[in-house]
Amino acid sequence: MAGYVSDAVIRRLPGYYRHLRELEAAGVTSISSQELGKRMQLTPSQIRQDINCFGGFGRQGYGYNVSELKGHIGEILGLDRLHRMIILGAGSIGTAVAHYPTFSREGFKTIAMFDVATDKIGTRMNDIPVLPMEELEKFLSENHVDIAVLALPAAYAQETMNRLYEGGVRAVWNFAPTDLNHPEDMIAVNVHLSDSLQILSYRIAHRGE
Amino acid sequence: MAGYVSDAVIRRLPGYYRHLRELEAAGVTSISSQELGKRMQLTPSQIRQDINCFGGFGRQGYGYNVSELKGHIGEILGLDRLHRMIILGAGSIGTAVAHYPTFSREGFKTIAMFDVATDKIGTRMNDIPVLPMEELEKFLSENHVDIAVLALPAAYAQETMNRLYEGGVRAVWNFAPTDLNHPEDMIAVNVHLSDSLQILSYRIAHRGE
DNA sequence: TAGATTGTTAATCGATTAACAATC
DNA sequence: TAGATTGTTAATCGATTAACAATC
Repeated sequence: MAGYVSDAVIRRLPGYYRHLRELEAAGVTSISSQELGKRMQLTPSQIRQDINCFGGFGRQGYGYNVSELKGHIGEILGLDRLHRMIILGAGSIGTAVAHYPTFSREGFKTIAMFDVATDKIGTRMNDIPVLPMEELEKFLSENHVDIAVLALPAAYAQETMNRLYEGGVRAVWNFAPTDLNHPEDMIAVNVHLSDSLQILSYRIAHRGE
Repeated sequence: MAGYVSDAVIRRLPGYYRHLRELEAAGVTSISSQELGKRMQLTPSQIRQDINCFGGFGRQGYGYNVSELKGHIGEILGLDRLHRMIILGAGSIGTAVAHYPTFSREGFKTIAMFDVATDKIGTRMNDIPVLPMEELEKFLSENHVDIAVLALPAAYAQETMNRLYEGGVRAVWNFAPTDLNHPEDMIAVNVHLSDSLQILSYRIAHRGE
């Protein structure tokens, strides 16, 4: 059904999912590309094109069933399966990820955190055990991990990524403010907070140009 | 010098800045679009096009002076000025932003946090005072604020954004997992953490397609 | 049935890449 | 000077928008 799907489309999928969830919660049962477009600031055309990358989920003359479309997009995003996560670094970013409320609802379960700070090791954060960083390899050999969250200083990020790869982890969510070099078969998605703030700064500096 | 600059270019600027900073720290003084392209996974052509949106910062036969180009891009991003920030919400996300190490280096200074939790009000986080949310209007009338960071539950985000707008704030960095409706002259940049994680999930689900 | 709205093809627009003269 | 590399114009590629027949 789905042939090549462009990056541009993939980046919009979570937005669709979010708006459909809000609509569902608001009791809306069906929506047209017209209405959804107004809500999401996209053209109706683009919405129909995007959705039809994955199949004809709509009905002529009616629009899209909100719950049904949300279900389809959730599956496309892989939210119907459980993702076992570990967090590398129990600093403020790692802690924020550990406490983030909606991840578990979407199938992301954090099973351990790792840190080098002796005062954190042995404690629990949001019921997640904090283990010593040196036990990473042992842990990976005994537990299947789908996603590793890199929440440590940039200086340690690359080295830790390498250890994760060696241990069999093939997906990384990176909060360290640096671009990682990774093998072809390792998936990495970056959250560069500084980049995002700098874009805001750019828009302030160039306001109304 | 700079006419219309596309969104695609703007989103790449922080990456240039980051790589140039790393190169500068590594003692590299000059770099060609060829080398920088290899490092950043962009074509040399694209790099030259991007940079020339803002002016001819290079020299034929030589390349670009690393420090000089970093300086130019820093100015373009508005990092040469001070941005006074406040953080709305002293939960784990707000705390992470308050502790983020590199913001101050880039001219972002958090002057206050706001929360409704009585056990947090009156304390300090990374030397930043936590004030009661109800004092927001008073604070805004007495202090100039360039950027407000929304780090509170989605349910309160829109209402708080409206209060900020009323108080004269014109730029918002939004961590709440919802899209805000904002007036034309309000700048909003979103950090949708769930969206980012869902994109990772998509790539895992569709690995090797 | 008539009206509404999709799915899909065609047209347009914009971003990326290629090419090359200018010049350090 | 010869070699390297930029700045910039032209060509290509891909994404968005428009249009409309199909159909609920």
